[in-house]
Amino acid sequence: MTQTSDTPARLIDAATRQFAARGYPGVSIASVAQELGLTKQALLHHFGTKDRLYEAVLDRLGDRIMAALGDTGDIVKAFDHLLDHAGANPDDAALIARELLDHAARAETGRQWFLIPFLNRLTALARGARPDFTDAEALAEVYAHLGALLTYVVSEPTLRGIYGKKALRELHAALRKVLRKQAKRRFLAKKTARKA
Amino acid sequence: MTQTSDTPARLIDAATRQFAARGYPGVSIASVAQELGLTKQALLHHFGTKDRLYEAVLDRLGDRIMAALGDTGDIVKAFDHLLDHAGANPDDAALIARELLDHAARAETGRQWFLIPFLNRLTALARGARPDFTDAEALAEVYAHLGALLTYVVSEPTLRGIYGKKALRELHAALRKVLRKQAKRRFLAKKTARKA
DNA sequence: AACTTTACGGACCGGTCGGTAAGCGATATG
DNA sequence: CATATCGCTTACCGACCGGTCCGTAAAGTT
Repeated sequence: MTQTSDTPARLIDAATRQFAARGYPGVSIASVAQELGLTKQALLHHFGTKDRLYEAVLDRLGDRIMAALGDTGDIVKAFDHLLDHAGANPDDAALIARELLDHAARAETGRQWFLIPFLNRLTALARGARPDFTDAEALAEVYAHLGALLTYVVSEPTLRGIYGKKALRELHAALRKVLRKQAKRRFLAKKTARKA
Repeated sequence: MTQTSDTPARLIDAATRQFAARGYPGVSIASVAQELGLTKQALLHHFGTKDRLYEAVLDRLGDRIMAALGDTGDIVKAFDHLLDHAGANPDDAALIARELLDHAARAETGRQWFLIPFLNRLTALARGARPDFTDAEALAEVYAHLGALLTYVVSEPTLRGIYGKKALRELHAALRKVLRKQAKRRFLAKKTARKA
């Protein structure tokens, strides 16, 4: 019995960090296993292949970001939660950004992409708040907002290296304000009550 | 003499495509050389190391995106040009997105990062259009807009795979409209003349 | 004609990649 | 007490990685 130590879950945690930091080709299964003091064969014992390890990482990521949206019907609040989550879990943001870059090139596994329910949920919320939107318009607004949020969170380490810690704090505060203001302007319907 | 065929430039072109598609660790110098029917030794003859090949790719990328901004003083036009450039050169957008993800982790080479002049130019344009902005506010607005633009262009292939060609055309049109409207709202000063 | 330089290709290096095979100690079960 | 399963290790494997060494054909230089 493994008792308390849940090796697979800990391997997924380590893999999440490393895939987020260096991308799929930049990570070796040996380096993931080494983070727990194991050999790569121990990892292969649990996941079979590197691909299946990556799938497990994305599965858990999908659960986390759906949970991060919360069960609110308010898209502005949902984006608020998402920004908090991304700030607290920059690895999740990086993994999503890498998936947007790489997913199209990866082979078809037959399974549904983990971001689809996430995007569907957001566009549904957007259409709920703004019934005047077409599907394409709702997705466009969602995507523009998501892109701004994602890109910023993802490049924070890079920007910190360039502008320094103090300037980054100011930028961080300014960006948060921009995103909140923008979310309200985007999704709070003009023709419907603003207090809803 | 090599006469007309400029092998180094053609290698940089091939490397640009491959690095954009698969990232630095996902590309082998052999596969880049093979695209021109050469061996990796030919590539190493011209660039010495894989790192220096990548630097050459970023150098040319930096030149292209600065040129894409044009010499206009109008930031809305500059972003317009940028969107056109990114649409026509999706590899450039992908490389920038990958750099935002990976640059912080790469070793310090002592040289200035290729995106710094680009960001400085945009923030200067933003402050020119909106003197009421602080530096941090200008950079935040620039970054939010750039992030939305970049993320969309980068994920177009992925989204096409998900939503299909027809829905993507609608999304593309809607996104363009969103970005243009947003650029005007962001950067056209309220207190200054709107016709400028 | 002698020499140098440029632009490659072939062979090879040590190291790392993902993955397989076999075995070992601890625990659980019959 | 025999045996099976779990979690893991050591020992490998072939393929590929970036990079070096060396040769060589062609062009330019003197």
